[in-house]
Amino acid sequence: MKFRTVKGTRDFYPTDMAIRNWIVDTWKRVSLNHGFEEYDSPIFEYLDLFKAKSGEAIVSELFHFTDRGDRELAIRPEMTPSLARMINARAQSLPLPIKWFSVPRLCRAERPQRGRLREFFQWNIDIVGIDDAVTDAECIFVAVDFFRQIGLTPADIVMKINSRALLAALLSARGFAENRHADIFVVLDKRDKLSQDDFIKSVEKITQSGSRRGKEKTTLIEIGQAHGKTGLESLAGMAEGNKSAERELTRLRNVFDILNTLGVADYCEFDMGIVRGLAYYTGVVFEAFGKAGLKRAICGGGRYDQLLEVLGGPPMSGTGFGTSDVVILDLLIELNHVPTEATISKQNDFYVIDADANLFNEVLSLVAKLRKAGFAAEFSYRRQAIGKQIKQAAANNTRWAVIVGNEYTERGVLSVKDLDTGEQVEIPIRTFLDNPHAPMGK
RNA sequence: GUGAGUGUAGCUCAGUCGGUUAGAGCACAAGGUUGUGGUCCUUGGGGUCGGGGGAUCGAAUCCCCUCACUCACCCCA
Repeated sequence: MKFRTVKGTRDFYPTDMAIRNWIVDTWKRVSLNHGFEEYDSPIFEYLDLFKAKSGEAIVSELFHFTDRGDRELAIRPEMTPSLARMINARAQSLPLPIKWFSVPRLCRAERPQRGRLREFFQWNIDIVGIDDAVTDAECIFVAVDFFRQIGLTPADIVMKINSRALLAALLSARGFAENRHADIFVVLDKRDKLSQDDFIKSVEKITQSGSRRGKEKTTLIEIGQAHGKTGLESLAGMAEGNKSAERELTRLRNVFDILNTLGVADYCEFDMGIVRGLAYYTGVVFEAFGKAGLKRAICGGGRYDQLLEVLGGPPMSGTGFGTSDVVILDLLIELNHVPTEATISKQNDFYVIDADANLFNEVLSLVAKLRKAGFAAEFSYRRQAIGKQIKQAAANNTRWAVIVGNEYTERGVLSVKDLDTGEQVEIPIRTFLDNPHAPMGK
């Protein structure tokens, strides 16, 4: 084959498209159920928009080009800058809070690997304008609800939750200067990727030399390894007496309380190892992980306080998350949870069959009437034996076969056959057309 | 950008020590005689063995180069 899809891109044949639509439709349905409104933006933007958020280094990781008007443009690699641009443009008039979602097609010039391609669809949820634990919890709730909707249980997936604000407060309380926090974040974020020994080595690298070293190391390991209920309690002792740490701990506990009330606590777990590499996160952060096999983060998000401001808007706190169709699909394949074709691909209501080629005009006429009435009706392009036509009907995922035989012209009746049960009834044409679903009692 | 692995039919793969015309299952198509599908039976189409070069009487098989894909690292906006 001379032509193929470009590296990291996919064709969507009807069977693939059915699965993609199933994922995207579920994203949309869940979003709407939770009170979010859909938005979208252009697929390309000024390159400067992405530079403003992520710096010059981002350029090599996105597809960019110069148009005929010498504009430096880039295909969007993420949705957040466009969202910020849209909100900033109407910051004075949009009612708060903003609860928006989108399912953009994105491109990143990365090297493809498991769970990551160069072109993909991403589900984005954001709540902007309110800085409160209830919105942190609501975002997590939405993500977990999606996992529930596609059939994943707490045995399949875990949502790990942390607070960068708590982490920062604890570090400050223990004497780590703020200019060291970023380095510490990086080490903690990699905790689960490293062996215990390598983690300790990494911690040692970022401790100060001299008398404080041992104490710093102990503290960082204690903080960094804290997870689960006991982990959260162990931090309580550490936060005691420090107002800012106590406040952030209360906030995080509040998030867990709300998640419990919302009924999704069994999916959620505190983990100090979730920090997220993105520099702009400031508060509660979270990532979902598959429990078996695919250890990659399935979805991730958190609270950002300065993002809109950085992109020229007013200071506004927001929280949100994103996940991609690629990683979701990989997870589902691994768990053998991909829905069967029959349940998600297109289904015909009727397949109209002639028992004799002379009756073909009646078939066409019937199909036209059924389609006009809003039913999905199909017929064979080839005049052949009834058995062959029924076979085609079944292959086309049809619910009812409508058989037009000599009795159609002689007695004014036709037969409707339920292709799932094999049950078949004969009814007058007029009765059928009055209510095509009636003969089978559905 | 760095490292490793894999390339045989649309898909999953077999192919012995280098030996004649490269195979299976699934999928696809046709048929199984004139009014009933899923099973079954028969038949068929489909291959530059990723590509190029080399050693050999002879290469899917051995050597070199190259390309593509996969996985991991980096990065994850």
